[in-house]
Amino acid sequence: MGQKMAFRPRDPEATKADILASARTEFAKAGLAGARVDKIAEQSGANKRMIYHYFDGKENLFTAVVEDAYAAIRGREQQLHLDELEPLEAIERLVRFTWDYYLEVPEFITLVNSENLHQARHIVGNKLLRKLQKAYVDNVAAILKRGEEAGVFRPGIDAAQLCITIAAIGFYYLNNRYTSGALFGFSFMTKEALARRLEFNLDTIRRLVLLRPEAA
Amino acid sequence: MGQKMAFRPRDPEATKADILASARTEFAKAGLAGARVDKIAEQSGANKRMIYHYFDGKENLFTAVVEDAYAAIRGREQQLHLDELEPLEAIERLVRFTWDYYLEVPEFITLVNSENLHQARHIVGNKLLRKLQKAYVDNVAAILKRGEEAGVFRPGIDAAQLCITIAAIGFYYLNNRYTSGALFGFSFMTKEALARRLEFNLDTIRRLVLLRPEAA
Amino acid sequence: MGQKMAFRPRDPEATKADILASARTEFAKAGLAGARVDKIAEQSGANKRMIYHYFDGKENLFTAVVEDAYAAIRGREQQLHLDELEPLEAIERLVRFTWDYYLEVPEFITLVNSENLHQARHIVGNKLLRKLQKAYVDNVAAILKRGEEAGVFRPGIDAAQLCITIAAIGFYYLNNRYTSGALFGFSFMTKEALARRLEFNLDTIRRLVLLRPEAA
Amino acid sequence: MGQKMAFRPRDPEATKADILASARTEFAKAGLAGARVDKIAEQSGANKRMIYHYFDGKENLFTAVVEDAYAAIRGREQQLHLDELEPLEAIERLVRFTWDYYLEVPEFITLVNSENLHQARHIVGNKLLRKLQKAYVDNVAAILKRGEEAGVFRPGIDAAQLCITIAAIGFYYLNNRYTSGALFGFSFMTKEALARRLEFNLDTIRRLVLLRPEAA
DNA sequence: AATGAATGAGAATTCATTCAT
DNA sequence: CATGAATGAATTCTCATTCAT
Repeated sequence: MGQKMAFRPRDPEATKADILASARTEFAKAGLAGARVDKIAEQSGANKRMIYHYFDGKENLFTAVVEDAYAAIRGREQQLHLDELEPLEAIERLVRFTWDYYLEVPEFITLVNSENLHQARHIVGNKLLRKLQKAYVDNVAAILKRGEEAGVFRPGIDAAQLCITIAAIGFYYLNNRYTSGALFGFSFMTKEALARRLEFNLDTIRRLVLLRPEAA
Repeated sequence: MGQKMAFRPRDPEATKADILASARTEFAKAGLAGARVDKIAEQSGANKRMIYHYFDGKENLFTAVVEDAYAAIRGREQQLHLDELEPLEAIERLVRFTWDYYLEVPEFITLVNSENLHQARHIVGNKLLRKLQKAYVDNVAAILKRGEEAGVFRPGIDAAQLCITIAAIGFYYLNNRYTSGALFGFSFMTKEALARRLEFNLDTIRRLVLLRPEAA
Repeated sequence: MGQKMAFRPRDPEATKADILASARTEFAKAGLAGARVDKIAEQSGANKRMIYHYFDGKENLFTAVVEDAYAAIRGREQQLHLDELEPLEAIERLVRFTWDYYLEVPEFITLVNSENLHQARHIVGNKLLRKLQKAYVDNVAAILKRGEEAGVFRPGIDAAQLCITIAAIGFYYLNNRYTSGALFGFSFMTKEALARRLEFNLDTIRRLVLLRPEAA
Repeated sequence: MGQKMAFRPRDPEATKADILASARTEFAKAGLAGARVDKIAEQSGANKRMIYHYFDGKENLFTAVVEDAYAAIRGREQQLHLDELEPLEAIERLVRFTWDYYLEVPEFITLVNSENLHQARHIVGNKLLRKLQKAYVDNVAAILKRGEEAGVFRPGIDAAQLCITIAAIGFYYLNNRYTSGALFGFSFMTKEALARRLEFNLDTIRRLVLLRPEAA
């Protein structure tokens, strides 16, 4: 006893998952170029060699991280059961979820930025992500249709554009919280500031979709 | 005699400007960590030593680039003379300008992202940028006030939040054009797609500010 | 039950032989430093651990391969029954055999080169190989003696030098077929080129040993 | 004074040459895979970074070394002025030169082996080497022609094959001196052994080319 | 002021070998 | 006997920065 734990458990899946989690954190913090393989290895509890064994290099590991990040958020969205809610409630729930998810998984935002810096080359042609995305947009389209048929939503709203806007108004605020904080001169991350922004965003989206926003 | 022309006798200001321009391109393309001092030097027409002479290293050069990028957009906004336009026209003009600027100077978006990845440490405490930003928000606040007093805008709209949203809906679309293109399955950058998005954004902002959007 | 078939229950000798064969190929292709233990394991059908079990590491495995390679060619030479042939026929047969063996077992040449790069440290002091070599040279010496006594060979030919020359004129041509091909500008390995070289070599050796070559 | 010399002289050509010389030694000693960039750098007096600056990596450095090695021997051969000698003298001189060169520049042999291990991929298509080689073979062909016309050489000797054989009988002996030493049981590198081999080789070539060897 | 050769620290990647099952 | 996950020590390569001219 007291002997140092020389090898980690021979559990490949756990090792892979640990590396992936550690990589997500590091890539989110530093970007693809700034991330250090050494750090990822160290913080994963595994060692550098395992990264090459399981992921075959930094670049591929980044691909796995980005893929995983997108799959995760799309998976969570599917669990919202938006189709069981009234149209307006469904849209509001989506706005709240999106906002909460960005707050809960802040890595997502910087990973998306990194991938865009690299012109999405790590996910271009990814069939799974394409499919998940389609399911998501179709969900929103269905809500819009229900709302329109119920006479509460404006007709002809483009589901894709709405999805983008819902993401945009949360994403931008949180992504740019550091520079905006410095420029605007107030903290973007206090409880009050966050609550104010969420309300503003809900309002923005309500006015965008409702036929008669003032009645709301 | 017969000696090769070793120096370029251009004026210091031009050399500095060339380096800055080259650095903007490179930092925008690759981020702070991914950018290469060698490349910046090469493409600036100057040489590496000059970067150290004028900017004292990569990190400081990045600071100069980011500072310059923010000053530039704020400067351009000031030239819009929004105070001379009707409130709704002024807001629409701002939405269009913001969109056009992102398209015209695409480096701006990735530079902002990079600076946020680094938690704005290069511009924190920058008085000039703070001042320029304040002038900008004050401008928008003045428009809102005029609109409210004219009975066309809703009362109580938060100018800062509006500024953020105007930026957000353009910024997000263009920033994420690569990943979104891959996920949604259509090109975000065709003339038509860009026009559609701008219209959607104008609509979003109009509905957000107008007291009676349906009348518009 | 339902347990996956994990082991291969083959006999130890077969496993050893498989590893040795795989190692011969890999060492011949890449040299000692360039060879990869992983590749040897993979292509042997066994696994890396077995290499350490049976051969105790890469270096020792190389030793086994080289030893085996020399033993193999010397063994084949013994089967030629040169003593049953007329002197000139015997020598010609040896020239042909040497040439054919290099063609049939091309690994032999690069293994010999590798071992020489390492200054023969894997076979220095090897009694078996020394003994086999002696038997070989003695065979040639006996042929020379018979030829001399029969009045067809020149007297005083050094058997060791002759052995070396017989090997040299085939070995060099085949060993350097790539560089020579590039430099001379013709392919060394076409059927015609090979036949031409063999004839030239036979001629060379005949002229070297015969008392009256022009009579041949 | 007494200050340590921090930087080497700013003489690019000297630096390049030093690296090349150091690389030649290391590649000759260990092959491409076994050679260590660190060692090359250290022994060159330059540093690792310079290798990448001037040669752009290990593989390219190897290419430069091999190219240089071939160019050097062909260059030396041109200086023999074989056309000014009697045919037999010319051929003998070439045999001696080849032998002496292998002894004087032992790196040549192992470099050639290494390049052949890699299937000549570093020199394939090299026009300069092809040209130098052609000049060399043409020289030998001219000697053969002169000898034939003078009635001292056999007619119809293939110049390329002769070149190969002249190289082979020296190359093989010296290349395999370690393994052959171990197998034959005598040292290949004593003064006497070397002299004996050279005589044997001269004899071999004389008998190969002369119309009436016994008269010689 | 301008140049570009030179450098050391560090980063990604590879590899033979050992350990737990 | 057999397996393949795990490891640490090298090894190749990169990069911002400094120095001599």
